Amino acid sequence: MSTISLNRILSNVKENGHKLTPQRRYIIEIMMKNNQEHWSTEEIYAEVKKVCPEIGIATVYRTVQMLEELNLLTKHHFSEGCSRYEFADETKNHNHHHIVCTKCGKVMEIQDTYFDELERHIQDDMNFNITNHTVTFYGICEDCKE
Amino acid sequence: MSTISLNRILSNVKENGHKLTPQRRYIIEIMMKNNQEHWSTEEIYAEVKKVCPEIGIATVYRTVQMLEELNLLTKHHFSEGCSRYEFADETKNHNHHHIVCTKCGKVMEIQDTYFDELERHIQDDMNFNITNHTVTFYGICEDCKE
DNA sequence: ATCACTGCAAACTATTTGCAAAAAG
DNA sequence: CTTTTTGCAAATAGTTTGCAGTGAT
Repeated sequence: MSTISLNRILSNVKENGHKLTPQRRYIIEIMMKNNQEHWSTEEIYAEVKKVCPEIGIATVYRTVQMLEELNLLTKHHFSEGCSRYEFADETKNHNHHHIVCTKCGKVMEIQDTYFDELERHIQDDMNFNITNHTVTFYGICEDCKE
Repeated sequence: MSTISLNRILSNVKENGHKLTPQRRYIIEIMMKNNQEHWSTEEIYAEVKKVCPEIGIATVYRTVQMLEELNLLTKHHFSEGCSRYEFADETKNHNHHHIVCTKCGKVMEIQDTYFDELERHIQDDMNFNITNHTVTFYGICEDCKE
C-alpha cells in the first residue's frame, strides 16, 4: 500500500511535468514512510536534513506547495503557528476527522462515518475531552464561478 | 439580542478583572454591530481606526487574545494568512458549520443540525461547489490531563 | 495613587521571492 | 543544451514583546 501510493505520487509528479529531484524524493518518501500523519514544514525539513543535509527550507516549502497544487497533499490549519500537511488518501478523504489537543497541539485522526455519536465515542474511547468542534467545507462560492 | 449580548460581554470583561478601555469597547462594539461574522485582526483594526485613529494594532491583538481567553471569542484558522475571530454564541456553538471559498477566502456560516444531507443542501441551496471538508474537534488529550 | 493598558518600534516566526549556480531530462 | 530546480539570503506578512507614558478604577 505504501509502495503503491509512493509510486503513484512519484509518477503523478513526473506526469505533470515536474522533475524528480532527490530532494523531492526524500520529502515524499519520508512523509509517507513515517507514521506521523500531519507534518509541519519544519518537521519535514529536520527529517530530510538527516539524509540530505544540504537541503534548504525553501525547497521544502516549494515542494509541499507543488504537491498541494497536484492535489496530492492536503493542507491543514489546525491551530497556531504553522500549516500541516498530509497525503490525500482518496479512501478516507472527504470524510476526514481530526482531534486536536489545545494544550500540546497533538493531532490525532479518526476514521468514522457516523457523526452525532462520534463525539461521544471520542470522549469515551479515546479519553479525549472535547471542548469544541468545527466543521469546515472548502469549495468555490457562487461569486467565484466565472 | 445584540444589546443583551453586548452587555454580557462588557460585564464579563470587567468581572474578570480587566479594565474597560475605550479601545476595548470599540473593538467589541464594532465586532458585534457589524454583520460580518468572521473578523481578521486587520479588519478590526481598520474599522476601529475610523472612530479611534490613535489605536495601535498591538491593542487589537491583545484584546482579541484576552477575549479568547475569556471564551467570549472563538478563533478560527480557515485558510492562509491570518486567524479570524467571531463571538462565541452559546446558542449555535458546538454545532458550528462554515463554508470557505478557496478562491476569494469568503467565509459563510450555516446553522444546521443535520450533517450527511448538509453537503447536498449547501451545494444546491447556496450554489457552493464543495471540493473538500474537514471536521475538527478541539479539546484536551489523554496525555495532557494532569 | 496604583497598576493595568496603550502606542510605538523592534523582535520574532512562518513563508515567499530573487538570483546565480547546479542538475534533471 | 535547455529549462527547471536548488540553496542562500533578503523580503514579506502576521503576530508578539519591551518599554515608557497614559488612563481606568
